Amino acid sequence: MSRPKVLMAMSGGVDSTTAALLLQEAGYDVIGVTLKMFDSRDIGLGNEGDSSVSNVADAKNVAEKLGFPHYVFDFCGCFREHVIDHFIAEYESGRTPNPCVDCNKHVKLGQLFAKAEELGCGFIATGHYANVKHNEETGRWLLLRGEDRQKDQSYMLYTLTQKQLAHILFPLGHLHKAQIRERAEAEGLQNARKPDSQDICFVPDGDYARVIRNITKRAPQPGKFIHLDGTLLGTHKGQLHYTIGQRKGLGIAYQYPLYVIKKDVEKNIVYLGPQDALYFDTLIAEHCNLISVPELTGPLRVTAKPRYRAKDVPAVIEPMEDGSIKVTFDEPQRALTPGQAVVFYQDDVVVGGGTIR
RNA sequence: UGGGGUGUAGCCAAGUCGGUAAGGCACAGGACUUUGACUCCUGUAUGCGUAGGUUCGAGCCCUGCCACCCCAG
Repeated sequence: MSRPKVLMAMSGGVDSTTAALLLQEAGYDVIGVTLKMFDSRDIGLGNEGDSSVSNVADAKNVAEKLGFPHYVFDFCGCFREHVIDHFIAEYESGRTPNPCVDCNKHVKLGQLFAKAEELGCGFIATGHYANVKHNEETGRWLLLRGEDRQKDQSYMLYTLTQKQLAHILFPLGHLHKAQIRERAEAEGLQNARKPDSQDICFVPDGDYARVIRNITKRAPQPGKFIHLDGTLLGTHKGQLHYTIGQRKGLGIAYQYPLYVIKKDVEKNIVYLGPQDALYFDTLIAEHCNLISVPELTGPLRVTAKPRYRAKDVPAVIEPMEDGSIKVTFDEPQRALTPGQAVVFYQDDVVVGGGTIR
């Protein structure tokens, strides 16, 4: 009987590298693949922040050392369309996108599954901290939180479908970050101490507004900062520079800290106010995907996570006529932001999720 | 040129019976982080409108001047 073939997404980082090692130990026939998402020059960054070359080299070296094939797939077109262009459109319409969710859905997972099929691989695998389980009773595949709660990335994966879950592996799901580094170290992997990735991959210095400007060639239009009480406070640099709940970088000195409460894109006004004004107890989630249940037929008690790095909190979700989901939190939540993902859980199981309207 | 008031870091603002410059905002750096944010830590006035005086010692007391605000004209 031949060993199962798996297409392992390798970023060149310590996580995916170690994951590949673990798969091989578990008896899989591993094919490593590094995805090329963008070319720095195409998004106006010149050569700065272009770490893709060294990342590919790192991945290739590991593959060679462990003795399995490694390929590079060019997904630039797909990434540009589904991640970067969407990212820009969202910001320009006053929302705050989460590009990592989109990337996972359309590129890392979507495109990779297609490639796996072409190459005759029964599975794909990634270095995400999450787990997959099959529920024999309901017959449904479940997505669960990663064992390492500090690194759990199930939030980023709520778009996974039943079909995809049946064919995806997360070798790191039951491990902790520290164990992975130890293992990589013991194995003599060259990237054992490579720092964790952070920030948006195509925005190396965190200045996303600059990247948007470079790509669109459009200069942000300054507008007014207005206090909720109507007071004119100053001038902003363009609404896309701000997100709901933001405090830093406003440049306005006031008696107390000011936060971005809401934005009016039409009038190009950014409204500021006190922290208290940021709390609301309901939201509407659109473009939803359900995982643990086939559909939502009535109110369901869950815990909901309205933001990455936020703790999921008690809430009730219920279906709306247009297919979206209404989320009502037991306690008001801070800065519920349109464009961000909200993910529902029951214990460690991901019920589903959507985008905050 | 009558009366009253104010003048402390970029902004707001504490400074008691004189004893050796709180705090908040903003900003900078760092931590955290596969999104944007939030949060946390650290830093930022040899000087208190200005010139003198009294004191061992003055932002706080005294005098002159300057600036701004209000009321009355």
